[in-house]
Amino acid sequence: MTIHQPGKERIDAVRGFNRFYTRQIGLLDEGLLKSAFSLTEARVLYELAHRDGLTATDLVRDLGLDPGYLSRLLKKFEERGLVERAATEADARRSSIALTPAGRVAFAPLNQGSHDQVAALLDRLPAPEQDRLVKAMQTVQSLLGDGAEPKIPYMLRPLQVGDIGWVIHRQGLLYAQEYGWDETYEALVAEILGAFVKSFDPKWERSWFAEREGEVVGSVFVVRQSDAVAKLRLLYVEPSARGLGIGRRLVEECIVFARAKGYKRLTLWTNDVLTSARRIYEAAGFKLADEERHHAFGKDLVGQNWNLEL
Amino acid sequence: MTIHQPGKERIDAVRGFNRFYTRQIGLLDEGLLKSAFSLTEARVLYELAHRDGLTATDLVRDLGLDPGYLSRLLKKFEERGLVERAATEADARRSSIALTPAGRVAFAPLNQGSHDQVAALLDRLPAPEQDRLVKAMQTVQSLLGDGAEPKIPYMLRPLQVGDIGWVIHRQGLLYAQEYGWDETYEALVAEILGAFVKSFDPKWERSWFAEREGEVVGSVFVVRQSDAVAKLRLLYVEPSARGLGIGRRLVEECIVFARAKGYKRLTLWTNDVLTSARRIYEAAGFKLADEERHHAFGKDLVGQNWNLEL
DNA sequence: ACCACTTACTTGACTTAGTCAAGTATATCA
DNA sequence: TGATATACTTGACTAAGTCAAGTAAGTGGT
Repeated sequence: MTIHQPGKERIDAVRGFNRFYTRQIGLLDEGLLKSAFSLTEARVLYELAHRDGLTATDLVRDLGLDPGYLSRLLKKFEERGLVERAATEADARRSSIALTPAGRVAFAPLNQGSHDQVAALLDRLPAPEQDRLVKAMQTVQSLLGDGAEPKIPYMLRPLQVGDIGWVIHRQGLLYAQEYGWDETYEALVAEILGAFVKSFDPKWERSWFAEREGEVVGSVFVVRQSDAVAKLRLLYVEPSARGLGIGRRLVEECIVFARAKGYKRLTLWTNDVLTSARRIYEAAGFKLADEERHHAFGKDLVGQNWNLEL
Repeated sequence: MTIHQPGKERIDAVRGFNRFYTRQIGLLDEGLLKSAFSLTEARVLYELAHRDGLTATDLVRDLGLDPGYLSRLLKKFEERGLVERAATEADARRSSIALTPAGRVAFAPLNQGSHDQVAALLDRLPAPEQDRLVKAMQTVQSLLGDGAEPKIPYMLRPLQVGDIGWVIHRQGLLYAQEYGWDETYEALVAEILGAFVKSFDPKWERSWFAEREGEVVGSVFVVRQSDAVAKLRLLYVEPSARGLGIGRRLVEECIVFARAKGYKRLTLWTNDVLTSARRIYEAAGFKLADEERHHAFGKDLVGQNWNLEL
């Protein structure tokens, strides 16, 4: 009995999905039945066709096969002239396995069949649903895949259509969940961002969006308050993307931008409950100017103004 | 060669996921190796434990098994006293299969093992990621599952935190994709909705959100323009949820609400390119009052005012 | 009421796919 | 240099699944 038990509904949902996908894979594999290869053989051929310098051990590990079984399977392939084994220089026990031209020829229809089958599956769905499917699959894969960190942990990019709605949505939900704020906070964010875009002055203002694996995971805005003063607004980082330094990086960008534009001061307003944001501001050199109690978003809060002289 | 070819990247992504999940299921099944049952036996037991009045044919269909294989498998179970078969009254060829108490006892550790395994898998992820995983799996399942329509096609509910951001996000993206509108439309929606919530008067104003399988797929707002005139704003329905009558239903609710509150007229502003919305308004009895060319959202448009005398 | 056809299994005869244990050659580490 | 680990290989199995043919019971049309 662990202390932190994942909810039963979640477990049941995952088990249900496993049953469902077991069947799904079974259906797809029926297409292989007529071919000369078993599912496992096809998986091996696929790996060989797509990766170079594989050894038997690699295949055993990546496909979860029995070494003895694989050994025989490869021997059969070799006898049929589908694969070749070349001794590796470094280690005489291993040999690197590769498809021969004949092997590629044998694999081609298999590959095509699988491709067509999936194409037919997708074809039943309209394009936006296809995208949803692919996206959901990638989510599952990246969550269950053993933490293969993406090459680029995140990237910053300018505003695109859909971004501000997303930021409003996520901030609204997040602060409701974490601090119990009501929907008036979300409305405030909507007003601020609506006005930001409407009166946007690219010479004096800017926004940054942190994207990770195609999803927005953080953002920040700089707006002009006067000739001398710029205001940093709505810094936010997704809980799932915290710890990557995204928040600090976003604030950093704002400071660099404000300096470059010749502002004398960067100011911001926040609430004392947002402690992790506060730490970022302090680390960046902001000083607390003043604070005052106020009632907003359904809570009693302490609002704070922070300034950074540039 | 079909005319509508799903993109190659999508196909490859799905195939990649299939390979990934084949392995994933393989890993989970290793847990069964020590038990007295094979994967297929476990699947059969699971179905028997969770559904009543199953026949052999049901199992063959739902699990994709060979009838001969299943027949023998059930015979073995029966000999071991794990299942019982009862002749069905209607059809003497079939018999309905059920686990005996002994069968339940035999299934319990199997079930527990699978449960624990999944729990361990989930335990590695923080709770919000678990939710993302489950949600993504449900998306995959509902998209690939053969269109088992949800019991309730959709339901209407009032505004919740996160809704307005979501509507802004989706409308911004949608009209950008479909009509090429730029981000100023999204900003306009944000301003409208920010102001709506801020100055919300529950006595005179209301909003409705259509939810389908836990996702917002449509919305509409009624705001007070004067004592006598209410304005319908921002009607929208997700492309994936069109054809269910959600748009018509939302407009209907607005009309009923406006009448009940004693407004004399319901008015709305739209653009002529939004043809499906227009059809809904016409069907509901709205009359085109006037229209005028204007330039907005990066396009030349024809704005229209529609009225419904209540 | 009857015949052709379908459905719901069952049985027999197989193959294949996969497992397990033991063995050999090479590499690594102390 | 010897003990241990790794990268296969081989032998000996068995479980798992397939395919075809058969039987009994239902269905549909005339």
